[in-house]
Amino acid sequence: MAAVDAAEKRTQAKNAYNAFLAACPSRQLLDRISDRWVVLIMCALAGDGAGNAAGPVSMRYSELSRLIAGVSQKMLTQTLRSLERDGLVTRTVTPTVPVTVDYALTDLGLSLYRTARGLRLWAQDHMDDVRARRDAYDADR
Amino acid sequence: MAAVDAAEKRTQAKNAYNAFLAACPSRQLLDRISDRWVVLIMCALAGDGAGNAAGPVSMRYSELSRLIAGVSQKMLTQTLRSLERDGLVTRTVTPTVPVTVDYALTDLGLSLYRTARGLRLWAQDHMDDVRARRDAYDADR
DNA sequence: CGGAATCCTAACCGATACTG
DNA sequence: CAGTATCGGTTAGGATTCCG
Repeated sequence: MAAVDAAEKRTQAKNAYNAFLAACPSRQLLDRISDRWVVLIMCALAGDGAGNAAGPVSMRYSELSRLIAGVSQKMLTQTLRSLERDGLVTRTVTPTVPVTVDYALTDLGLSLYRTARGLRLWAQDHMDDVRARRDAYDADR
Repeated sequence: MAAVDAAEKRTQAKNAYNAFLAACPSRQLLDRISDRWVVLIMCALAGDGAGNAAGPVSMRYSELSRLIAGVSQKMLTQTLRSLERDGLVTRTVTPTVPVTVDYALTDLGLSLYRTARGLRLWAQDHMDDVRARRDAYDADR
C-alpha cells in the first residue's frame, strides 16, 4: 500500500502539467496560446501597437481589426471569444447606438503578454538572421 | 526632396519588421515559431525534457519522437527540416549502421528557446487559473 | 458597429506503406 | 534508424450575407 502510494506520488509530481505529454491539459493550452493571432492580440491590447503608449490599453473591435492587418473578422471574433473564455481578456459592451465593444487584458492576460511579446520581438529582431540562414540553406540544393 | 526623404525615413523606421503588418516577413516568421511543435522541440533540445540536465543537449530523432508525445513522424521531420533551414537547429548524420542522426540547438535556436520556454512554462503554471476562468465562463450559458 | 451564420476550399496533419 | 511518399479526413480559415 505504502509502496503504491509513494509510486503514485512520484508519478504525479513528475507528470503534473508536463506539456511534453500529449494528454496533459497544459498541452492543449499551449496549442491555444502558440497561435499567431493570440500573440498579436495580446501585443495589441498591451499597447505595443500604439506609438509607444507604454501600457495596456482598451481597444474596440474595429481598432483591433485595423491594427492586426490580415486577420479575418471570423478569426478575430473567434480568437477573442476563446481568450475571453480563458480569462485573458475582458469584453465590455456599451449600449450606445450603434453598440460599442471594448477589449482589454486581464491580469492573467497581462502575464501571458509578458512572454508572448518576446515571441513577436524575437521574430522582428532575428528576421535578418533567419533570412541569411535560409538563403544559405537553399543555396546548396 | 528633403521632405520626401524625411517622410520615407519615418515610414521605414516605423514599419521595419512590424509583425502587425500582414505583408511583413516577420509575420511569417511569427507564424512559424508560434507552433506547438516548434516550442516543444526547442524545449526538448534545450534540455527541459531531461530530469534537469540544465543545458542544451543533442538528441537523436527517436529520442525526440519519444519525448514529445503525440507528434507524428511526419510533423517531427517537417518541423525539424524547417528549423534546420532557418538556422535554429543543426542536423548531424553519423554514418553508422544503421545511420545515426543528431539534432542540437544553434545559438540562434537557443535565443528563441529563451522565449519559447516561457510559453511552455506559462501554460503549465497557469493551467489551473485558466481552467477556473473557463468553468466560470461556461457556467452562465 | 460588432458581430452571427452559412458555405466552401486549401492546408494541415495523421495513418500507412515503403526505402537506404 | 531515420526517414520519404502517398492518401485521405479534419479543420482552419476566407468570403459572403444578414442581423440587432
